[in-house]
Amino acid sequence: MREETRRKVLAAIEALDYRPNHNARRLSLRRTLTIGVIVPFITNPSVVERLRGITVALEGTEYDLVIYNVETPQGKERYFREMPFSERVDGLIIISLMPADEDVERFRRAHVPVVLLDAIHPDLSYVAVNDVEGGYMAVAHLIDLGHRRIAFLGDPYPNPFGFTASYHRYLGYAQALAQAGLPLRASYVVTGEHSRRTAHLLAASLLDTDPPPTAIFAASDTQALGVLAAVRERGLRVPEDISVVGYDDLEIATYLGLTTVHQPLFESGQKAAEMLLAILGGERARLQERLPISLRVRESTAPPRHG
Amino acid sequence: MREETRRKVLAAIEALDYRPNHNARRLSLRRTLTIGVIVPFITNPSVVERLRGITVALEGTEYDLVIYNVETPQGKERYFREMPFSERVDGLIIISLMPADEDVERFRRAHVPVVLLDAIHPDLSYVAVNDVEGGYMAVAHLIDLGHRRIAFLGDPYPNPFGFTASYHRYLGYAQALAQAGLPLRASYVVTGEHSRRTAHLLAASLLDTDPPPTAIFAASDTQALGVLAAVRERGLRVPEDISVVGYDDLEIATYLGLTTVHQPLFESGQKAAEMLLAILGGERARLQERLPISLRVRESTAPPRHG
DNA sequence: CTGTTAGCGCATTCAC
DNA sequence: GTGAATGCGCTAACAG
Repeated sequence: MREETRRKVLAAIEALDYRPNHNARRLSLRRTLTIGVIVPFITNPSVVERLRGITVALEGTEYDLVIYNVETPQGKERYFREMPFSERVDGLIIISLMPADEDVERFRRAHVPVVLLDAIHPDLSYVAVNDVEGGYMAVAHLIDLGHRRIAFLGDPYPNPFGFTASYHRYLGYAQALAQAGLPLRASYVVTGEHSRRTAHLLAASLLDTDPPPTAIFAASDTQALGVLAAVRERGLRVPEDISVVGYDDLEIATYLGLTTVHQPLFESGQKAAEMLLAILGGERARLQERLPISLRVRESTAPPRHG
Repeated sequence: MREETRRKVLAAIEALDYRPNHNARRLSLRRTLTIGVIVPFITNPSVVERLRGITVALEGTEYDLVIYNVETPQGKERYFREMPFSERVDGLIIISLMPADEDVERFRRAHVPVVLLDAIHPDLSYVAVNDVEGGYMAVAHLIDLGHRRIAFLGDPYPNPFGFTASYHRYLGYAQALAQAGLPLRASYVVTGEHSRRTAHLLAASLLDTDPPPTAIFAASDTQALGVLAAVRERGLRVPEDISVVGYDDLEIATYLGLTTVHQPLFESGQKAAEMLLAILGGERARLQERLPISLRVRESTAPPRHG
């Protein structure tokens, strides 16, 4: 092309406000230039923080991010079944939901790269933390303070969504108790659907046990909020009457002075997106990464009243 | 096609696990089958609730939802400029961000239907509430309780994002004061970047004024949280020493017993998505709707001490 | 009603 | 190096 022609074309592009057609480009490239993210309960603050990490990592790339919000087990099933074959995404990030082996097999057959975020599967790439360790840290902290009657409040397991984090945190709880030679009492372990309201109810029942626990480890900050509400409702004080530990370190945890296990939510989203980009860029290996966690001691934990 | 042929084809579809290629379909249809949503600060809980409404309304339709997270004025500019012409979306939902007239003109030229959510422009379709009325309701409630020194805490206006809600709520505040014959004191009006932390600082400065306000109307629940923290920090009590009113009625507001102006966040998202679907389905009219708001009186407001 | 064909607008291959 | 032809896999218009 001559220089003059080139200039004319450029001028025409400008004049006609020409933009390449994305659809044609995608068809020709045999790619969708789109990444899908399957998100359970998008209103959950920890999930949103992860989502934000993903959007930031994808900014400036050629990929768009489409979200699939899951609020029922059926929704999860449907997306797990259809999405890989729908030719709608080049890759998939799945937050907190654990695919069954048959799902993993389906992903493989569909040749759609998948990165798990906040879940672990040996055959898939993932970004996660060690939740057993996190649970252990939280409870070891309480034991160090002198607590001996420590309760656990979390999600049911197994559950239809395949959430595993809460269960792993429970394992860490059990491990810490065992190591300290403390009994694992069934009455101190309560689970229910993940919400502040349910946690409130469950915490109330914990406070009714005899003897009541001197500390409660909630498997998430959201649930810890419910615990705090139940404690307040009884006219009890935190940490004087009872210590509370959460998990996630949401923004609200700082606000409330909640001792909690910090995990890098935003960074986890970023990392997962970067992984997927690497895979879409040709990376063949399974990428599996554990991000570090740490205990944030604030004002909701103290030694138990009677030693 | 003969019945037998039909059956064979169906069998082949099944056997080969055939799925229509989305990209080819889109190119042929000259549609992207995608709706874009421009979201400011996706971690903002009120925004997420709206987003959830959108995802629910889009579920079961042929449209995917792609999100563009905006966290800087430049990001907003870029999306406003590029998105309509990028041939990446069939329609656009814009949350809380106010487009300039030139942006509106560009949307028109690009023939990309736009629905504003939580913003109002005469030339565009929108779903919003009457924030002036909302601000008025909040402050009238305080005046009814006997308050005469009422402060306002909100976002700066104008601001580079084009957020208008806070300003409209301020207008309602001013209107309620005027109607009650109360003075509008400049020292009782403070604004700053929308965050709990900043609101905390601003509230502290309000508490330092002489005489201090007996009530604070925060333009959002997020900011009200900052106010509550500042009050608590001073060793003051809500509502005995000072009343606090928020806006949005986030889930946390119930938890904290915060009196606030309820607006239907989830429904607004649903409605906006339905509007856009209607427009994409051929609706020619500009769709403009105001959703109802209401005051939720809880425990953070009471008559002033010396009132 | 059934079966065939052109065309969507790019990227890529191929001849030049 | 430049420029024309082919194909991506559908939909819709068309002819039979």
